[in-house]
Amino acid sequence: MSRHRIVLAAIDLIDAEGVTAVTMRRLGAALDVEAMSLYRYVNGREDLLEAVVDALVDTIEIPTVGHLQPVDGWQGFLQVLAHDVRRLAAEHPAAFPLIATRHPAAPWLRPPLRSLRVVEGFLEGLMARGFTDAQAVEAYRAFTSFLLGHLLLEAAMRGAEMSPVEEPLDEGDADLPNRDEELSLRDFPSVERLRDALTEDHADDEFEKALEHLLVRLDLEHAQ
Amino acid sequence: MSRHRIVLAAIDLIDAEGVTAVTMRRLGAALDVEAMSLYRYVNGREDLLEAVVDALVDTIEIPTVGHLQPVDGWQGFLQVLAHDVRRLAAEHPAAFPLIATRHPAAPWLRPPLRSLRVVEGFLEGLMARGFTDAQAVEAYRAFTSFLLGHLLLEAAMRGAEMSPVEEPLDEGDADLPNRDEELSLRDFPSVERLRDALTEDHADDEFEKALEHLLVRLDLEHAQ
DNA sequence: ACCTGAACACCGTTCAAGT
DNA sequence: ACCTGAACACCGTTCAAGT
Repeated sequence: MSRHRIVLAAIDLIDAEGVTAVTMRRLGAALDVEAMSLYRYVNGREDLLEAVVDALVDTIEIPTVGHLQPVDGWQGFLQVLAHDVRRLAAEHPAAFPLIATRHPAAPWLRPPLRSLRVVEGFLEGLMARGFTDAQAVEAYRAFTSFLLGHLLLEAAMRGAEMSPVEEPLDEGDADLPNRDEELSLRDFPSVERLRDALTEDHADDEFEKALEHLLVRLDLEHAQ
Repeated sequence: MSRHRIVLAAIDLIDAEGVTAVTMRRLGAALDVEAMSLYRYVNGREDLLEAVVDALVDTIEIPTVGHLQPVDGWQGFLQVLAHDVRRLAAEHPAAFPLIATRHPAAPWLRPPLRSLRVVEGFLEGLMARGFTDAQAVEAYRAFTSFLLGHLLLEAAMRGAEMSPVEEPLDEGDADLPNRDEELSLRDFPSVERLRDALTEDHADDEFEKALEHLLVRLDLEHAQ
């Protein structure tokens, strides 16, 4: 038994059944131990969830010269990093709200880049590629907001909550409106007319396009 | 007693002590009633939280000609709407994570604009100001991602969780690093050097700048 | 050193019973 | 029609006791 094993089991439980399934008792059972044993390694449930967030954020890799062409510059650096954070969100959609909403340990850590290692790598990566201090800090702010908005929305749409795993699936496809929803839709003609367009999943395009645009925006401030 | 009264009391409780303080028993006590009485008006705790989210989103006002100069156009429409959603986040920082992370009832509702009324108003507002169907839908996607990223980050930084209201405030200012944090900061020289810049609160500027830039981006797609 | 049984306070929820 | 007492299953957490 170890703190690390407990955290890994908690992540598995979150991935499989959502955050609400992580109780000390169920987690103990998953590790073939009583709930009280966990308190040797973890300062209660809140501390455990904090450790889960830290472990997940620790899987973010800061792009190195190995991942990049020299010609890519800071744009390539941010592109690769953005996609790695998106990978994290895609691998753990049910855990991402935790990463997004637990309030950071220090005011200079902004979700989802909420570890000193990652922030340090971010700032150094940009400054090594020509950013001033102020530009790097501004880029950090803009980059975290961008990631949070897009990735949390993707996770939420994916039904990340997953709390009611045992939702009593009534007849019919859940994405098809039942009679009640159809009735209310009728009062909102634009939504009704654009329903299909609104329902289409453009997560990939959206992410790429918004990232592209963020880079343009940062370039304007970088050049001046 | 009424469903509405219960929802209002729940919002007060969230604002004062965070979402975790909203238990059926405590909410009942706040209304001078036993917890079981609430089940007459609410289908359990999850349904209650859903109603809280709906009530808060319902306070979003779709800008009308009364709020706007005719010269403002769609940019003014989105500016006013963005600030009204930001007002909501500022008034209920502890509730905003709920708005942000609870998964929407329909796939065409994206947080934080997660009501048919608001989406209808959004789409009609843009189309009345010259957007095509496709442009309005794309704007909806980009606008919601923008709002979510910026407002959730603001709420999180404000210590929105607030779960441990009874945190055992040890000596010293919580924003000043204690000895442990100082020690670990030493291993991250760029963060240490830029600590003050990273800690500064630029939420207003950030929001305005990112909004401005979003409008520029939408203008490019609108014009073409 | 590590795990557990028993206990406590609190929780969501149901339902028969009160008024 | 509306509220409640009692009950059940489950929860986080503590601590003395086991091995």
